[in-house]
Parts: sequence; structure tokens; C-alpha cells
Amino acid sequence: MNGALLPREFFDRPVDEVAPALLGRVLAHRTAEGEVALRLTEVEAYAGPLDPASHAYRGRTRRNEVMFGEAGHAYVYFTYGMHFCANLVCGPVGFASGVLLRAGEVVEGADTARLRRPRSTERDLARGPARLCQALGIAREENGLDVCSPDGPLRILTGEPADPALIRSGPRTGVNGAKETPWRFWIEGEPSVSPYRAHVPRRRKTLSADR
DNA sequence: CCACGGATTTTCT
DNA sequence: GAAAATCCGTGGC
Repeated sequence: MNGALLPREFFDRPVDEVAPALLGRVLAHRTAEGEVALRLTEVEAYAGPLDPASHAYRGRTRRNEVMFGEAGHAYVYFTYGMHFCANLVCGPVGFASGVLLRAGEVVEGADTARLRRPRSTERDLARGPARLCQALGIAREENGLDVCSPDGPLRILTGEPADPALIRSGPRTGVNGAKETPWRFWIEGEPSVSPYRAHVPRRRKTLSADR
């Protein structure tokens, strides 16, 4: 995938400004299997230590340390025992904010993406944060990669910014706390955007849970 | 379309 | 020890 890279300064401003500005941009990942690129259609902002829903809320840990570093790097984490999700770190250094990449439309390497997600329908190829990572081939090794590096395997391209008239925002999905903050952003009318679901805490399987 | 339960293991308390 | 920024299959409407 050719095209100009977003400059690092792009990420050096408040996350709730960066997040909507990322809609329509293209994330490309080059591996031995080939290159897959997708156009971002849904994202969520997480504001470091101020945000109860953020992984950085309780301070620096081994998992979240990339968030505390330079803007423009990928923070990839493992969750639910089997899935990876990816964020792009925003500035300033030490503030530990980031944008979760929730969904995209595959615009290059769809055949490779389908190999990675053989049971997926076309619409669900990169619909959801863990599916997006699977389609792009993003896992543990991609944690900390600089997406603003022209020769790197994982790059963020300028693409075509989304039409501001089509950008919507609402509460973040699947998170506990700070539900009132409308920091989920998406492009209206995109098939790859997931339907909103309120967070439902999982009922514990073990006894002693209910009373 | 919606609701539910199971999968699976890292991470932090 | 429990929850987790999730996904998938199944079953109902």
C-alpha cells in the first residue's frame, strides 16, 4: 500500500480530537503472508490516568507501559484469554492516552485477511477490535511498533479523512465506568461498524456469586 | 435482528 | 481469585 504517512504530530493532541480525525485513515501491516490494509471506520478514545475506563487509570504496569511512551506507537494487549486489541498512543509522553481501533474496511489484501479469518463473512472481516487485529495479523509482537515509521511493518497512512458530516459519536462499548463520555466515534452508514451494545458485567460462574 | 453462554489465560488485586 | 476495551455458535423471533 502506497501513500503518505500521518506525521507523529498528528497524535500529539487530546485523544478526543485524534480519535475522530483517524476515521477514514488507513492502517497497513506487512508480513510474510503479504500486506493487509484497512480504512478505519470505528474508534474509541481512552484518556490515560483521568479515565476510569482506561488501562492506564491505575498507573503504569508491565502491560500498559507502551501507553506511557511516545505518541504514534501501537499498544497491543491480550484479553479474554484469546484476543488481541490495538490502540494508537497519543501525546504527550507520560499521559498514557490512546485510541482503540474498533473496526475497519479491508481495502488491500482481503485474500490474506480471509485466510486469517476463514469463517468470517465479508462484513465481519474487521468488524470489532479483536477481529480487526486478526485480519491485520496483529498480535503480541506488534506491541510497541512505531506506526509513523516509513519503513516499518505497521504504518498509518493519511488515506481520505472521513466526511465530518458523517461522523457520529456515542458512549464507548464494552467498558465499565465513564459510560457517559461519548468517546466512541464512527462513520455513519459503514457496514463494518458494529452495533452498539451496553456493557453487561459477566455473572460469575462460580457459586457465592449470587447472594 | 437480539440474547445467552462458553472459550481461555493474562493481568492485577 | 476474579475480571477482562471479545468473539462465536446456537436458538428465538
